[in-house]
Amino acid sequence: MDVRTLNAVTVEPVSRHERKERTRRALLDTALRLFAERGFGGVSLREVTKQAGIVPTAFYRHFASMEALGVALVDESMRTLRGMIRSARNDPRTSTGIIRASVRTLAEHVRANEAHYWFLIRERYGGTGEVRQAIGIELRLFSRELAVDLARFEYLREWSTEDLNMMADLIVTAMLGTVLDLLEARQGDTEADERIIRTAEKRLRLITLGVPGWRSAG
Amino acid sequence: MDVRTLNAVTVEPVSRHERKERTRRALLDTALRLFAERGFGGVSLREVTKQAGIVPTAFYRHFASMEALGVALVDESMRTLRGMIRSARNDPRTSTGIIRASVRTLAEHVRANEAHYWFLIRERYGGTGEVRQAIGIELRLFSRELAVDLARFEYLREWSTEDLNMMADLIVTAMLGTVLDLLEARQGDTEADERIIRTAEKRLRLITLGVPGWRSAG
DNA sequence: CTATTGAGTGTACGGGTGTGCACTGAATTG
DNA sequence: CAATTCAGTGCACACCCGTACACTCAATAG
Repeated sequence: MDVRTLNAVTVEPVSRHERKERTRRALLDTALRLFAERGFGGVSLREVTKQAGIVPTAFYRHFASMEALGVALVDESMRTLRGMIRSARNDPRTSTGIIRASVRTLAEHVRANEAHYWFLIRERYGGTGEVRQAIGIELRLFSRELAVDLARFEYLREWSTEDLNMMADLIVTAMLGTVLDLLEARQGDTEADERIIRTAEKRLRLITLGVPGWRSAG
Repeated sequence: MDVRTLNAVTVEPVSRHERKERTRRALLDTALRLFAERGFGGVSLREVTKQAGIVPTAFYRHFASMEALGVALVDESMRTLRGMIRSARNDPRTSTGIIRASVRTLAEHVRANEAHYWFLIRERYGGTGEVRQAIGIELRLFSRELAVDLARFEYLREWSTEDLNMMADLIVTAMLGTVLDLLEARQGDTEADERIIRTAEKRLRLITLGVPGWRSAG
């Protein structure tokens, strides 16, 4: 296939740089879609390149290996996740209850970025190499950020860092469980979504209810 | 390799049945070990049979497919998990605090059955086919059993089934998180183990602290 | 205008994959 | 005893895998 065919949609000529970037994106998008379906380990370099519209050996013009592509997707997916938290913080619905608004925001973000979340969850637990490790590190970082957010709440003012981290980890773990529930539910089944959201809210409520009675006593 | 060589350890002759059972076990054990290392999707039928000491095509005398073998391992691993709960229930240390004793029991079981737990966690999230589905179903069942256990506690007497299930799910999710932490920590690093156990205890304490203040209000 | 660069091509290779098929030979059956 | 069963063998097949290598030819640089 020749380059003009590949980018046939484009009318005007584009720079070499731009064209390369486009192919790179095609590789990332294709790979993410396939990873979400079959997992990182179940997708071959050949298939990614085929569906992206290039020849296998051209893959190496963009990534040193599939692992490298995977790590790039981890970064991208984590950006999505952080975007979710940012949305949750700025949600005007916050007044109707932080928990309710946060869970709602999470659910919407998951539905809007299913592939990213599938990828993160799949490889966090099921992965093997650098990809899994990268997700582990990023997720720990993410949890630490959440701990900082938590520290601004009334009841949590004087909690130790260790305890805040513990609570943040618990929340992240619970939230990831909710994400998995959402992903496994048939998309468009709003009834199932509502049930999952309600359960997620309850989980968080139960956790936060314990806060006033907490005393560290490690 | 000939049968006498394969079972060279045995002195007396064994029945055909017994020999078949032995090979089946060899397949299961080999596969479990490999799955724990590289995940279900990363292990070929050929490699399992090779390491189990039989020829690839003989595999089909025991399982219809790798999927079928995987499902058999799910059953086996779930039996291990249930054994853990049974141990926790009967733990004489219970007097020193249910949480402390349960987490301790869990940690010991994980260390004694690393491969089973790796397999369950890996495939629960990372898997693709029947295996993943089987684990999902079994884990939900397991969570429901835990809910029944919970119902016997003072404060939880009059909780609705739905709320009990929610709490059980949360506990199972938190516990699976702890299992992953333990598996990822270098085996034999008792200091890391202690830290993980302490955090796990805190998580459970935080959850249970919320119980007295709970009112459903779905 | 000419020379260089580099994204994408096409072929080829050695190696691993699942499984179909005809087989062997010891344990079991009758 | 002879006949049957069946776990395990060995070969063959068609297929997919990653990647080495020499290439083309348009965009860019000088």
